[in-house]
Amino acid sequence: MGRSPCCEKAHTNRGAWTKEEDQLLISYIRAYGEGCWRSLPKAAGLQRCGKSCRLRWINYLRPDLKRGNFTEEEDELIIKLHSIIGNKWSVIAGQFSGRTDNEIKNYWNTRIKRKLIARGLNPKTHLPLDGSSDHSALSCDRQIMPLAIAPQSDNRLRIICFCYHLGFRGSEACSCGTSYDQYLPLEERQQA
DNA sequence: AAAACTCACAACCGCAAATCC
DNA sequence: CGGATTTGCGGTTGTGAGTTT
Repeated sequence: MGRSPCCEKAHTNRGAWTKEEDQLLISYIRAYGEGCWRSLPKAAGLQRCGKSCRLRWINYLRPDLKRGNFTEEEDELIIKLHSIIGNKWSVIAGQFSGRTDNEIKNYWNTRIKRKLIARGLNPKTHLPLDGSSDHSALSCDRQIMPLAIAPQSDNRLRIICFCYHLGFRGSEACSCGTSYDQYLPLEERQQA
């Protein structure tokens, strides 16, 4: 039997979105919010599949998108996060306000990969291309790890070690020394 | 000037996880 | 509880714009 297709392809538009389609999608979501993507196209009067609408909204039409060039700091953070968690684009994107997973993935594939190669690093493993590897680099990087996740009601930031949180290292202890669910007063974090 | 090539990025596809019934 | 459906993710492709030859 198998899965049913996500939409009736014969009756849906494909390819680049028109301004009219964008406007229909924006108007609908402004009025009713992001609901069921499956039924949204019909309700909004769009000849698109729900998947396509979701992608268009999340990656292009959302009002909180930043767009524009990545800064050097953003570049370095992407590289560091990727070295720890790999191609988890949605997780990486979660650390940037106004950036999407698709945007970061594209940016990685078109720019950062080359940047790492130019530095003599393998973009997949982040190890030197010449084969010499520094195995002492197994700990997560204290400069960015632990990461602040959210301000707490008592004016503290909840911080975690990504290595533990994402199960990246399995049962192996990370040597960064950050215990899971560690808290730090906000003022102290800002000074750090 | 135009053909060939490269780059950037929007969009699609297939799959797996999550949710629903 | 299990199958069906929906959502979200990562890999990949298509294509227009810009650059080089």
